Amino acid sequence: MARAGLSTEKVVAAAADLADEAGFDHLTVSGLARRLDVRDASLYSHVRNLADLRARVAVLAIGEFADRIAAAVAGRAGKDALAAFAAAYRSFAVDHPGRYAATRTQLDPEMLASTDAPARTIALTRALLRAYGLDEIDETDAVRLLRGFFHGFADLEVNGAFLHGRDVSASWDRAVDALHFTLTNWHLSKEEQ
Amino acid sequence: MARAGLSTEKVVAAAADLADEAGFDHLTVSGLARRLDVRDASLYSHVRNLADLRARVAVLAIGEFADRIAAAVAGRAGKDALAAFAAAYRSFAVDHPGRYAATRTQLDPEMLASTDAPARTIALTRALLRAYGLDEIDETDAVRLLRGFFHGFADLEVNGAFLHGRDVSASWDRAVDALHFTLTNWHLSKEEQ
DNA sequence: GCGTCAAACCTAGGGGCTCTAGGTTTCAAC
DNA sequence: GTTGAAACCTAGAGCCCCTAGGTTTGACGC
Repeated sequence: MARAGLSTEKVVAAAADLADEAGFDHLTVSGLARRLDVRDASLYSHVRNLADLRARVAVLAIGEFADRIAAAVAGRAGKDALAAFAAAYRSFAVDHPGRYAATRTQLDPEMLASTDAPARTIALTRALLRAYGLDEIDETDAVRLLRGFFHGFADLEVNGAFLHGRDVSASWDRAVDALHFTLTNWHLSKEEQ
Repeated sequence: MARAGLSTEKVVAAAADLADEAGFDHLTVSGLARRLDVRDASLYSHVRNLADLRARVAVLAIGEFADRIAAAVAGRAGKDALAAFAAAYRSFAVDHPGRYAATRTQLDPEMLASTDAPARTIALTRALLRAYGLDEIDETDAVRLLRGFFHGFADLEVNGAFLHGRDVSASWDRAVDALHFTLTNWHLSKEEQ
């Protein structure tokens, strides 16, 4: 019989594609085995178990995500960079919903140590914000504002939560404008109580 | 043998509590049966199947969510209302992660028809924004900005994605200030290209 | 060409989950 | 007390995860 010639990388790559099609939480060992035309048990020589498979998909996805963001912001600054970052973020989530969902899983320390992508993503985000001249605490708050909006909007969009007729891309662009405005005038919005 | 005296409502309520403890996607019929000290099969006289159980939990959760928001904004206006809305949103997600996850499922039309909570939530959000004097399109964009941020931040917080030492509540408050500022100056952030 | 050995793949089977079919028990109302 | 519906049960099929242990393939050295 012809064998598939699998390796851990090929299995994980196929799993990522399957996750994009079926959803990350519908990623199953048996479904993946079917797609690779192999018995379930065969996959366990490439991957420890389902949790391991999911974690590996997450590492792959986080790396691809960081690469996309890095490519998008390269050579840009200020609002240009913010818009490029935002567009790359959203398109990754929309084009690769399974991988995007995978990026949100909490990795165990062992897996986390195998990649620098999370740190790279954070560094890219902070680099983006440097143009707005915030101190460390304000910058952290701003990072959380951006991450919150980007993630929330993308997640809602992917899950079909926007029902109003208004063009979703237009709302996204408008929000990015609003966020740029907020960042530019960050100190003006501060409220003492 | 003593019987549990279950009904669909009791089953669904127990399922919601279980979801809050174990996570909405770890909600299982057999786990729920264990908790209710009943055989799996017994639950199928109260609920059609797992998908039906999940949908009913979603309807319950969306209703409770809308009630919380409504109670929070009652009698408030302007920034006060925004802050109350935001606090109610976040605390619901943090206190009831399983129910909150349930609110994000897409209901089939039949289930959707059994509740007015989604419409109520949208109405509350739009009422909140009325203070900022936006037209329909701008208001829709603003709703999406708010929903995106609220959902994304809460989701990231619940899933432990904020690792920086900065107090999470402080970041939330700061972001709410920033959003209020953005809404107040909505037209100023508009960029023509 | 032939043995060797690791990697790739397999069958068999246990345990958990969902769900159906069909039977039994409880309880309230007559 | 009988009756009928609601609540609950056992039994079992099908799918999924995973392990144990065995077989096949293919590259490499002799």
